[in-house]
Amino acid sequence: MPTSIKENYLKALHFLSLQSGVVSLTELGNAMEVSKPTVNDMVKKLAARGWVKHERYQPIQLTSEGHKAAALVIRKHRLSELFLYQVMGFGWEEVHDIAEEMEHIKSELFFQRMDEMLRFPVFDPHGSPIPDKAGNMVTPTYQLLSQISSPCRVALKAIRNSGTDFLKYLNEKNLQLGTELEISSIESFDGSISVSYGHCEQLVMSHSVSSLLWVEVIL
Amino acid sequence: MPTSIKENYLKALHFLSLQSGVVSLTELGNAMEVSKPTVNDMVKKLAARGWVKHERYQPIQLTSEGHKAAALVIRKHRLSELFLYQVMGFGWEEVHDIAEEMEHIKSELFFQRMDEMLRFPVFDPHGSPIPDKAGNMVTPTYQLLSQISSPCRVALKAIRNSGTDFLKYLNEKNLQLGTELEISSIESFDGSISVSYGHCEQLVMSHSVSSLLWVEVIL
DNA sequence: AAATAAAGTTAGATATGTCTAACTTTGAAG
DNA sequence: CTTCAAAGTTAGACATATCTAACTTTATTT
Ligand SMILES: [Mn+2]
Ligand SMILES: [Mn+2]
Ligand SMILES: [Mn+2]
Ligand SMILES: [Mn+2]
Repeated sequence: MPTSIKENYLKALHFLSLQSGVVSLTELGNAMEVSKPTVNDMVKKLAARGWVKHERYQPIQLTSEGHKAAALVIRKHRLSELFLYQVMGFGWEEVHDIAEEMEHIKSELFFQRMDEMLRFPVFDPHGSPIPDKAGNMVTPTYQLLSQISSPCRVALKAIRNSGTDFLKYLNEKNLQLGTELEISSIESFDGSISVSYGHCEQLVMSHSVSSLLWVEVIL
Repeated sequence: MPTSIKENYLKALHFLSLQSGVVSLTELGNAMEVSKPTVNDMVKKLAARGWVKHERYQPIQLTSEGHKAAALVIRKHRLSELFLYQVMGFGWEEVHDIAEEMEHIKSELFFQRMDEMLRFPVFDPHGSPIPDKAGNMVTPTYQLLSQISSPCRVALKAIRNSGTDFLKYLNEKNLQLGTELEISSIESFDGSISVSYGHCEQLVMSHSVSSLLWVEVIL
């Protein structure tokens, strides 16, 4: 039985693993906002439960069991987000914080029923994939808007950061999942991008914004 | 900030207070299934936070702050039960255990929205009153079926025990809130009661069943 | 290769929630 | 009014999750 704190460590490990597959104690400590001894202790406990592999002074790695355990927590989180959005009528900018609590509910029945009501959904309100009951999730091959190098047409597919402030900014700008953007120019100096879409003639996005948007190029 | 364990102590104190207004350490320990030193320690902490009044060797009493705090947890529990029942389609026998987890979610927004969706309900699926945001709840004047002394007609208004097994028993017998029962005879020897209702010609209820059913006499 | 910074570990402490064993107070019976 | 069981308390322990300060190992830089 993962306690909710351990579940949070597992989630952090999952996301930090996405780059290189391994995670340093320091990285994990920063992500969890705890000291190095704390994370060191916790890693020993996670290793004892078979969720991570760890040899002294070496970087940490999630085991396949650990990956599955993490995916099942992420599943609960994202199902909750979609439920809050679709069934309860919350805005996409409100759901993350509530889901952060709901994801620790143990009742399998609860999430089972949510899954049914939502017709076994595959994406959450921010466009992130929802793992299935086995912990498997699709891995869409989107590009970051900031990585597009020449003018073209793209569709907004997912948001990398589901913090309230950023999503409120997108609301103001009328940017939603599915919105099609015409990229008119890319400023190589600071990486800012000029786009037009819907009723918006021109919006200049800084690199820090465009690097949080996953898009798909439209042929 | 009550931790979820303290919230459970508050709830237990609330229910144990209903009889005499005061609670012994031993009673509270039995209800929470913890040892006397554990409950003794906890009571000191609850007293330090102003939720209970306690002098050495004396029985415990919830303060008005404690009563309110308890009522707000009960509010979350009962709102959750009704939400699970009404919106998510769970049976009344399934909702208690899930609500036991949901009641500890901190997000006010979540329960706010639930309250709105349910149109500010006053009773949960077991007929228990839902406290309002101030912690006030109606106190219906029902009688226990076991307290009825002579044959008459009553309506089932609330269930005293929301455990799965008892509610499944009621499901089997087709007994629901609102069901009208004709009491045909009362056996003074063992307190068993003969009732008829709907398509059921005769059901003999033991005292242990009839003492879990709140009813209202129909003129 | 030596010096040094970064990363990781150990030691010792604190807070919360729990336990058992032993002791004290209270109150009910005799 | 003594006796004694029940109720309550204290002492000392353990598990979990956290901290700071100090130490060790690894890796990078000169
Ligand atoms: Mn989220
Ligand atoms: Mn999301
Ligand atoms: Mn309940
Ligand atoms: Mn109920």
